[in-house]
Amino acid sequence: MTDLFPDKGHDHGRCIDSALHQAEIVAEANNARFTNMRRRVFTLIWQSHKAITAYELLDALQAEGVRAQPPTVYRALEFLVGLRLIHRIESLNAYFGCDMPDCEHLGQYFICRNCGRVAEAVNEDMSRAVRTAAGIVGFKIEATTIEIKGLCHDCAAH
Amino acid sequence: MTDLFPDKGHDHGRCIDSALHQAEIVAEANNARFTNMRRRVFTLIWQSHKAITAYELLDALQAEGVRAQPPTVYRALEFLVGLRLIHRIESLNAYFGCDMPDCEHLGQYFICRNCGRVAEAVNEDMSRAVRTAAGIVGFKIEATTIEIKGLCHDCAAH
DNA sequence: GACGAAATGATATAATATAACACTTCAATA
DNA sequence: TATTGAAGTGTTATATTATATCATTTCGTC
Ligand SMILES: [Zn+2]
Ligand SMILES: [Zn+2]
Ligand SMILES: [Zn+2]
Ligand SMILES: [Zn+2]
Repeated sequence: MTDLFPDKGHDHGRCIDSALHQAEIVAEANNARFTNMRRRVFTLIWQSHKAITAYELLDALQAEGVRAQPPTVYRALEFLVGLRLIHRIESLNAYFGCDMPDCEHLGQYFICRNCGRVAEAVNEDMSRAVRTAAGIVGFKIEATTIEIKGLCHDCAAH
Repeated sequence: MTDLFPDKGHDHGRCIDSALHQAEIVAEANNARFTNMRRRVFTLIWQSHKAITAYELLDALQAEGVRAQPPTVYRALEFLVGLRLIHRIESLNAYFGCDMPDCEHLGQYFICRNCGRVAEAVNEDMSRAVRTAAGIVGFKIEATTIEIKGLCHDCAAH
């Protein structure tokens, strides 16, 4: 069993640093401006491995003393989702940081209802099954949402 | 190629009748009351194979002369979702009628962005891939959302 | 430094969803 | 059949999520 979710005692500072570093690269590659506001929102999202809502981000910004309004947050989110630096969990109306923004991947998200963490899987069997099922019924796929809710290994153990 | 989506010229009255009939049976089996309001909402949802939002339902009810408020609609929706007579599309905040409420199935929805129709697939490969992926990472699944957006066969042809 | 495009600020409002309490309906049963 | 208690619905208010619009600022290019 390999746990998708990061170890309890892991050095999360490294997660954040790495995510910021990768984000810079992706933005650069896309000729997109990784502005201050966008970086702030991105960093807030990466404060944990949980999904966070737009208004939680707004509160966090305001707590930092930034005078932000909803559109500011939603714009940053739109930008970050566009570059696939973050993903949106439709069933939670919330966002979390992608830890492999460079690799093209079909999003498959495991969401723990207990600890709130979200982990992303890249599973070729699942991707293939979706493509095959679509092929059989002549459906032209444009986007796929796969959200799996339950208990992560840690939380299931307790 | 077998099209998941109903034929353009199909007799939709039969879809509605059949859905109502099955709903009666499911409600009965669950000792649940398929009240007038619930039947009305259910019937409205089944007016088409598209997904419909809570407020569209509310408007439709009001157009029928029913003095309904949001809670009324949301309660009916909660009831119907609970019995799996309808499903919610998270990425659309909308609902559509299940055409096999009797069989236990993992929801896998194909959503056409052009015609708006939703069709449900029951694909064992997909289900198995999800279960396997979860098993590998020690995740205990409680609910799964699979929403595939794109163009249905008919719409892709034009 | 002037210019135009992109980003952000600011205000208002739309769209989606639920809380709380009053009233009604309905089936069980005393 | 009258009582009663749970389930369902009505009603009002409000919470949560998201976007439209226009003004202002920032920033790279010329
Ligand atoms: Zn971490
Ligand atoms: Zn957990
Ligand atoms: Zn039909
Ligand atoms: Zn279509």
